[in-house]
Amino acid sequence: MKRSELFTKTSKTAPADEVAKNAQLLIRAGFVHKEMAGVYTFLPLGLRVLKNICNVIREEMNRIGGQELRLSTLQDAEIWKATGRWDDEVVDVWFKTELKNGTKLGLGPTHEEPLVRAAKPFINSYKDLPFLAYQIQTKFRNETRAKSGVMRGREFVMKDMYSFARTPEEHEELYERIKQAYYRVYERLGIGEQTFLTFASGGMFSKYSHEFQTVTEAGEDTIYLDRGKKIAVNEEVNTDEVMEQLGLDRSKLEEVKAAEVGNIFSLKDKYSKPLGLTFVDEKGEIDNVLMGCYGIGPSRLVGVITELMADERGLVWPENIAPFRVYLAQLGVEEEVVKAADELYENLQHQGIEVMYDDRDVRPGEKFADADLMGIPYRVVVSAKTVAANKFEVKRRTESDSSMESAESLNNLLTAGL
RNA sequence: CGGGGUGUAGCGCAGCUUGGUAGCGCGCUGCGUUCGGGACGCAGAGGUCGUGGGUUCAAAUCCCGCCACCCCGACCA
Repeated sequence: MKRSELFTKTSKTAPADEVAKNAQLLIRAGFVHKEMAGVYTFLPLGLRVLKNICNVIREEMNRIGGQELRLSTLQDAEIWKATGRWDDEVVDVWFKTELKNGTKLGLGPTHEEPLVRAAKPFINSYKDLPFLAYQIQTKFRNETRAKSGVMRGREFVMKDMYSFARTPEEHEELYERIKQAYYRVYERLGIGEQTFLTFASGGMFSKYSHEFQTVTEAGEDTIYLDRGKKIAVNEEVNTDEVMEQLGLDRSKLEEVKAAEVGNIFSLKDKYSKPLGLTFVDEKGEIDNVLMGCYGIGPSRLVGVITELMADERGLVWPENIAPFRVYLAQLGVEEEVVKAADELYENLQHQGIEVMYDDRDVRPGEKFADADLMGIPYRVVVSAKTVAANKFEVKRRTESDSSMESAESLNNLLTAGL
């Protein structure tokens, strides 16, 4: 895309009411716009990142057999009453509304109930199980206090997967398969090194759960980490019982701040039973389906990755999720420079490399500053100097030195890993 | 939800104490000079001073209510 056609702009200053680094940088770079507290609009650049994150997650969920669907946002109170979760005393984050005729509705904060009801007509026999279903959808939670920029909103994007199994053993197998897929997701998103499986409270779902926690000062949770074993314990379940169960030595644990980037739960028959999701087994007997639920917040990940990677010059995106792979800066408006830059832009695009082509007639410093602020992995400069040398100047976002590359070496560099 | 703070141009801020009809920087428009790390000059455009009420000859400024936003805490299925 040509920079001159992008409708958003960058800014040297961040809004005074944003304290969180992720929101400040994402707003300055034109990736998001704050609509109200805890509610952010994803602008073109931010949406590209969000979509890239979603696609990584989608690929990993599909790889393990997940079937993508889309449940409704508007929720019927009746099925939630059946599980006891319509009551504001039980689930206090509901946004509730109603139809013109007075029928009560809610905006989905999670989706166990509707999925169970939607699956019920199709699940009769043990032959219909197991299966995994997931969606990537906007969730609504009426948090009493939104904070930390896009990391804790009232409206956010969530990937929620649900597993349906016949036996505890089968459930465990699915649970483990999904856990491994989660590891691959974080690895591909570039935060694998800092992300740890964490033993945590099960909240309203179960006694315990597993979280995936990314170590960052911007995180809202405190976890106790055993780096050697690569596991951690959330402070909310930092008990002797848990220590023993996990074989951890409290004196060897490191206390760190972390952001929850995933949470997986074993639900057993907690929702299948009240909603009547049963199947007939091989012996002809009726059993409850055993469920699990598995969440990842893509919009929160945008914030977490920002917090983790950004430096003093701005955003830094891992190559897998950057809005563009290359920031092409054309320096000067001489005919041969424009021609060389236009040609490179066309060539890169033909190879499927996404390019932000800064074709504006502005000073070099502004282009460099924008390339850095936006966090694009590679900056390629075309100027009178590079044209004269018949080369291109390349610099990685994370490095300070640039190099002169021939058309061929540039091509090899940029297509590596694609 | 408890405590604290802040609302003035798209963004960052000053003005408020001591009432007299709004200003600076960035950004934006035009012209010119510049051109490898957010240039400079000249000329411009842009504001219901969050909102409603009150006091006053006169309110951005003083008083009261409300709303929004931020921070700390509680909460976080």
